[in-house]
Amino acid sequence: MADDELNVAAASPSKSQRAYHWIKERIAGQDFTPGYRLVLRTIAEELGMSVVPVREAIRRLEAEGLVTFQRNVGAQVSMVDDTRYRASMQALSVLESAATALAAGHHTAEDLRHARQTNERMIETLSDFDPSTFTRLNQEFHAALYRRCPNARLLELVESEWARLAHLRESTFSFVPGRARQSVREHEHLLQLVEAGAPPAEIEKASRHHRSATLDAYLVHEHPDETLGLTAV
Amino acid sequence: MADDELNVAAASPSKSQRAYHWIKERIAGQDFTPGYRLVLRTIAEELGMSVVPVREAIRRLEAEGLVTFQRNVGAQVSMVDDTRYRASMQALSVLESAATALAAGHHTAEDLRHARQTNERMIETLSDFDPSTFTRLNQEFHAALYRRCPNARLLELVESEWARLAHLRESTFSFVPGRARQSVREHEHLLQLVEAGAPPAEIEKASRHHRSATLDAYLVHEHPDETLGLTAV
DNA sequence: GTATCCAATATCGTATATTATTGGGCCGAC
DNA sequence: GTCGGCCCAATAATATACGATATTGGATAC
Repeated sequence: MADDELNVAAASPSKSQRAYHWIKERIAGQDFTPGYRLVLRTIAEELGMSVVPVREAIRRLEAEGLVTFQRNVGAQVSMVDDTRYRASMQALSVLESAATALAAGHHTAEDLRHARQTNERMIETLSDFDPSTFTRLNQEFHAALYRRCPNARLLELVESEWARLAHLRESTFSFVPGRARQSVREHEHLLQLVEAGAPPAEIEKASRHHRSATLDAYLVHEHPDETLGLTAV
Repeated sequence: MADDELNVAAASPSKSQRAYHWIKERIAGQDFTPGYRLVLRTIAEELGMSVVPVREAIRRLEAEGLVTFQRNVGAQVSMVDDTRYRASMQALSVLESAATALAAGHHTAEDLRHARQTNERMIETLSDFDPSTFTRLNQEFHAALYRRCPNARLLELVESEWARLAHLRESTFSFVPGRARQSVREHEHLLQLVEAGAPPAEIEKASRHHRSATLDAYLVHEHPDETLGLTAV
């Protein structure tokens, strides 16, 4: 996504790209929920283009895992069962924790201020229970911490994994109201580590622990060795 | 890749998929080196199909990062500068180390035997200096250790990252002959940890250390905090 | 000799048309 | 009444065609 903007600047994005972003938005915005069938001609007509660019867009989304293709049948928004969801969360944990650890030392004062402010807004949101806003702020908080990671590839992977989980966002926190309160406390801890200039290893450990706790909060792990923690217990 | 086979069984893969695999093979096999320009019509003619399926294949490869598209100009095999190479290696380190750690306890005796045998064949190869074979065996050794990772998503990401680095394989070890000898020693150590049923955290640490040492061997790091090690120093 | 502009060409981007495949409904046989 | 095969509608997969855009090489002016 960042690529596109860099490559072609503002020079009229191709139809294929417009279709890509349009569909992606729709998936992220829960208009197209998992299992929704993406009919090429329908989408093409809606966007006022032919099916070819739409096919390309869907192919790209397929490669990113948001869409599943079935030969001669069509495309649909990827179904996500419990196993896949956990797998993606674990992958995100591994990737984002590493990115956050590597970002340490590259943050500006503004970054940290923004992170803190975001977390404080999350605390405010706790009373009027609004999962949607809370989730958005949560994503923003995490992004503030990993964004300065100097490894561009890791950043790409983290963003991609977030997108993969995007169409499940709503459900992430709505199940466990009590968990939200603990989550912001963990954010506070993580933020303090970063501010204090803690060693990357420690930051990574804390980040993984946070993710692990989040997932554990509403999923029973039948295989304890598959825990998100890895190095973090 | 594994998906395809599962989905459509042996039912005549689509032209688009044939093109995808064909191009990917060519890139992995160094027929198409970084910077090589992929002309749609040329490839289409060579494969006896029209340009549309080829476009789709290239789009998919673009999403995977093997190919770079430039609007109204065309596609070329991705150029990889030093920064990107290091970034990918670091991402691979993070992903594969996690996968390997999670695979612990899921290995069969056969898996470990195969890994050991592969490493022994690497030792034999040390005398007759053959980077190509050595690299292939190296990849096989690592695959044997992470393959049983129960997290399918992590596996996908690891494989994808390997593919991304595939067209640079030859260069990976050819620069530092002396490094190869140390590499097999580290393999031995890693293998012993796995066999002894060491805790995942320890395996992950060792795996990262191995990657870190490999990269350090021939790259000068201007930013020490970007080291591959993270938790492993 | 070098820089700039323009035209020719190669190649892409998209639309339209054609073919192939699938899935469901209908009908007949048992 | 149910099972199995056949036919048709919907849709994807591919081919072809045309318009749009960037790159090039050469000619001209300085």
